[in-house]
Amino acid sequence: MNTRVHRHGGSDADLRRSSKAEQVYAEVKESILSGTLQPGAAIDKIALCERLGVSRFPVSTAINRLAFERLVLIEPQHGSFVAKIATTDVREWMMIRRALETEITGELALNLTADVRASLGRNLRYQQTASEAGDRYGFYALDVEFHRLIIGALGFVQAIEILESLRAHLERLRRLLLAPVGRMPDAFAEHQAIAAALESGQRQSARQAMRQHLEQTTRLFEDFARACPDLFAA
Amino acid sequence: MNTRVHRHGGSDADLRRSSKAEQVYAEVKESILSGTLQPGAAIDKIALCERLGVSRFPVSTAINRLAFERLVLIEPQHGSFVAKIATTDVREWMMIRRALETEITGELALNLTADVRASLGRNLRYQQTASEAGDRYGFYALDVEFHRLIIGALGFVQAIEILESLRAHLERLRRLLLAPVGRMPDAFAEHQAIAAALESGQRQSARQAMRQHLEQTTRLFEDFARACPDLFAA
DNA sequence: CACCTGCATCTGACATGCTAGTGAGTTATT
DNA sequence: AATAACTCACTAGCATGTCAGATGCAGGTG
Repeated sequence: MNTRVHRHGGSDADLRRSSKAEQVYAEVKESILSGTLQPGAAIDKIALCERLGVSRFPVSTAINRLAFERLVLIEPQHGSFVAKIATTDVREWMMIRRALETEITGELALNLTADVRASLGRNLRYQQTASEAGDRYGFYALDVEFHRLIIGALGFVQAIEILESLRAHLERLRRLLLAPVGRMPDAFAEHQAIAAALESGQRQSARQAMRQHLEQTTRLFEDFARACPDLFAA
Repeated sequence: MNTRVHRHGGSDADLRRSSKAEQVYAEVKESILSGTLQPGAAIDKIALCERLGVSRFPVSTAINRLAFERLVLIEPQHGSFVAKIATTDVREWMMIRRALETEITGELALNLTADVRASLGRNLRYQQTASEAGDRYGFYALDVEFHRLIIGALGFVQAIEILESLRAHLERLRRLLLAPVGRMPDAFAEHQAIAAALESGQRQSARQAMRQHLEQTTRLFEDFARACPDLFAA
């Protein structure tokens, strides 16, 4: 079931267009990501049915989909549970992200359009403002957008999907643990380096710039993971 | 829903363990991959139900899962169709594969165990035999195993899943178009170079070796795609 | 003659009752 | 008292019935 993307915001019409299964999916996913449903918690399908006013069918469909994304674990004939996070998972998520974003950045260096260039420039200016103002949340949003601009520039739909799925996992981790630490100046500098490498049109240096940035981020997340071992599986 | 892997072959017990939805999933997937169900073909769910002796529920579940993997396209209230292949998809599949396998190979160069080393060596010896004997299918199987050995060595479960999903798509393409061309000697040489780079323990050269190999393969697949444009979507 | 509308008939989405397997609490036995 | 077997409540999987939306064709209209 492909997500029907409606770019014109979430009106009532959208809600009616999107299937109930998708609404349940979005609802539960948000609960997991926000930490309302903690890792390991059992998911009471029947309660969900009543709360959302739907039957078990769309709920099952949604839970299946979340299981596919590894956000929930289904134990047949026993129950469905919010997936625990394994410390090794964090390493793997960042490895995959590093691999894909590095490769895409390299490709983009060879195919940089004026549009993308302008968007990146604008985004970086805002980043500078946010960084100087100490606006963590604003900067975080811009950070996410910066990466999205790069990975979306070449229209790689499946890669985007994979990366968004990874971002969901990492987002959950981030929200579970703590607000982002003040790495803004460093992150900003690294983003600038990436943009500069992209402008240079050199594949290799673009890859390297993205790689270095993501290796820093990897360390950050691994520190996160070490900071709060309760939530993790063996 | 995670695939329950039973390594001890497909006995009756396995069939009973695996859900009906999974059986349908496997059946339909094989039909798509083998080309029995051509790209764009409509999937008659009811006929499937009758042929496999199950109700519509497991069929829907299975089709949903295949839609998630982009092997089928569900048009709500209209029908389910075998996904067509877009020429841009091929580029993207290989881009993702290149990204992941390159990164993993680099990591593996830093953590090569004696076990993996031995397996790779054994596999390469068989490759030589197959290559010299001109055994295309044997060589192809060894080729697949060679890559699986590398990507499986570090236990990155999600990366494996992504790559296996990609391999399914590429496999479909390969089977739809033609038997593998005789690139065996070249492929064998490239495989040897990868193994040698892994032995050297140098991340950078391991990455480079895998990258060069996959860039060759990319060209091969793109030639495939050009060879038979009928099956492709706009 | 082109176009628009209404109907027949597909299809997927959804609701609901039923089946079977699991695990935990309880009881019986040693 | 400790352990083993048993019962029961609960869950996911499955079957079947129902509903609404989409398509295609026929016939009517401008």
